[in-house]
Amino acid sequence: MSDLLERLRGRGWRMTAQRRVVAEVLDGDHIHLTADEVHARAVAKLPEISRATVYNTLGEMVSLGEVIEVSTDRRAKRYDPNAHRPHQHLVCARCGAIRDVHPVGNPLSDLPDSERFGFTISDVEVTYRGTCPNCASA
Amino acid sequence: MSDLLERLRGRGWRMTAQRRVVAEVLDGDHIHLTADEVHARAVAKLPEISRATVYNTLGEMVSLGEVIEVSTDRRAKRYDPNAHRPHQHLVCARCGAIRDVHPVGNPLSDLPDSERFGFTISDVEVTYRGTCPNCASA
DNA sequence: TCCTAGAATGGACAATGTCTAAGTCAAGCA
DNA sequence: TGCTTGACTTAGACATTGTCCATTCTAGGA
Repeated sequence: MSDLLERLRGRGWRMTAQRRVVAEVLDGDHIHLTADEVHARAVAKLPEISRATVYNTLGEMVSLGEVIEVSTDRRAKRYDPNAHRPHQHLVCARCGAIRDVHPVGNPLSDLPDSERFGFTISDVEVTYRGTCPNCASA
Repeated sequence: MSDLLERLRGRGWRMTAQRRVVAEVLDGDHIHLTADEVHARAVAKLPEISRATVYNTLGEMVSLGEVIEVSTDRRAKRYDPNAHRPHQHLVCARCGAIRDVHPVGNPLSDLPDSERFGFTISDVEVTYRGTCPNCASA
């Protein structure tokens, strides 16, 4: 059974066929689908699901903190169900492949007070870019 | 005289009124305009400049490495003329204000080999998010 | 079983960015 | 200085991604 689905159910989320399908599509590791990809896969399981519902559902899962929005490329947002282990992303500049990675240390400590301009910092996002082994050997 | 303009001229870039205006608009510190904002400001100086030209020109400046594309929010790309001093960005989650910041150390060294999945990493982008002093006191 | 608040639908709309065909011009050269 | 030419610019159509809204439907409780 889907972890994500379990977690959502546990929050008293009203369960519908559409929401179940979206949650199922998003479950797993190293999953980083765009809204459109989610929609395409959802349609395969439930042909009459609408685009608006997919957007709404993704938006709600993000609000609930069960899914993270990622913008690794400059096009569509991607949705990452791995919201409960802090991680960063490693992106292949050629093929767009994305991996979850776990850097050591706390990137926040690298920013001296003098460089904070009085901001209260709540979050740090790190994106590593490079070439994946596949593309490098091609 | 504009630094950016000087650098572009030095590369034998064919100079036109439109390109000059785009370069002028982009010059300065902590500048992070969207393509649309660049266009709006360019139109103020040269009313007949077209959107396509602004996009083309920005794209070329990015290719030449004289301007950096930044995606701090999930909407439009922003253009940062400060391409020659490595820096990261600090973004206010409420008002969207952006500051250039200079963390100490090299974020690359925080990613162990075991977390690199065979990638050759060429670049690291860090975005700090928080609340700016203005928004915090409001 | 019936009600009702909340969810889903689909289609219009908005924002951002890309492409193309035709016209225009900067810069080198005679 | 005045051609020539290839690069640049233009306007607008088009593409992609995302949002909104009025209507219809339905899950889950009474």
